[in-house]
Amino acid sequence: MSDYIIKHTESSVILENITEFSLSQIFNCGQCFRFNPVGEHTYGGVAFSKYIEVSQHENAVILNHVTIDEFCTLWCDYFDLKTEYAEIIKSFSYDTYLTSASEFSSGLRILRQEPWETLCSFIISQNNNIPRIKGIIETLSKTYGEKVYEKDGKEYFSFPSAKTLAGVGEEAIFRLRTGFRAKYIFDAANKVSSGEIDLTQIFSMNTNDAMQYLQKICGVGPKVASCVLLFAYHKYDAFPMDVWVKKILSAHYPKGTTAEYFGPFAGIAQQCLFYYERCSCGVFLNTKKEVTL
DNA sequence: GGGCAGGTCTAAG
DNA sequence: CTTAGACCTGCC
Repeated sequence: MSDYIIKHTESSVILENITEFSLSQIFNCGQCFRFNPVGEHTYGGVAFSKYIEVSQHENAVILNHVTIDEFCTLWCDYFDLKTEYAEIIKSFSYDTYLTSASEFSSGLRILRQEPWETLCSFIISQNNNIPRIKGIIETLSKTYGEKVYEKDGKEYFSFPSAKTLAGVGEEAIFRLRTGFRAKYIFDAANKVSSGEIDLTQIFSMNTNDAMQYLQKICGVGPKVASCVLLFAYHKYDAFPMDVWVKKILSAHYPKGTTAEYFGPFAGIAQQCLFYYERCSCGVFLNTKKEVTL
């Protein structure tokens, strides 16, 4: 992995000989709600207020609308390209079920997403389904974000800042069909924009302290907090305990198995187990798009 | 049409 | 400390 080849033009970066990288796994494992298929083997979306398109053909990945400088300072980390996933997967060999899951999910990478957007997204995710989660995030961005790109009449928007959402008020957030989550989003926006919660500080906190800290926000419990820590801060030991993982644990592991059992990369193990389980249930095969692939 | 969705809050024991 | 219910909404 470390010896992939980087080439570039003025506005695109090409990565050759890349391994442990699958766009469909990365964007369909449920960590990210902002990228959608825009063509054959291509996903487009907005992150860090920039629109990019990413295509993959076997071991070659092309990032469009990306300069080599932006790749080095942002997208390389966004796609977690400095981490040796092959080594991590190898470290799971003590567990046969996890080995199967991680080999099946070997193209999965934990994206390094924006803390504020990730926090909001997973507040929205509670007691909700993926199509609606995506819809709400899209509406929030369209209504209160800024237009960052336009193509074929389709407009793309950044995710609104905490300050913006605090400013528009709970009622306005509720009107976007966010339901009972409106007051949670508003509380998060207030605490973050006022500095009561400093999202930057979390980078230097340990996972336990960060879990407690994030849960000061109304509507943030252990599941949402651990998703934020894993998907925005790369705290790989954060272990989101959702209904699927509970199901997996009760079906394949002894009673009382905890996150600690999975070690320092428990979060990555969780994603592999989650993806493996959901694929075997056919959850990701339900859309017409996926069936044709 | 009713149940359900990648949780969390609140009110009770 | 643990455990039910309720919760907005939209899509299967």
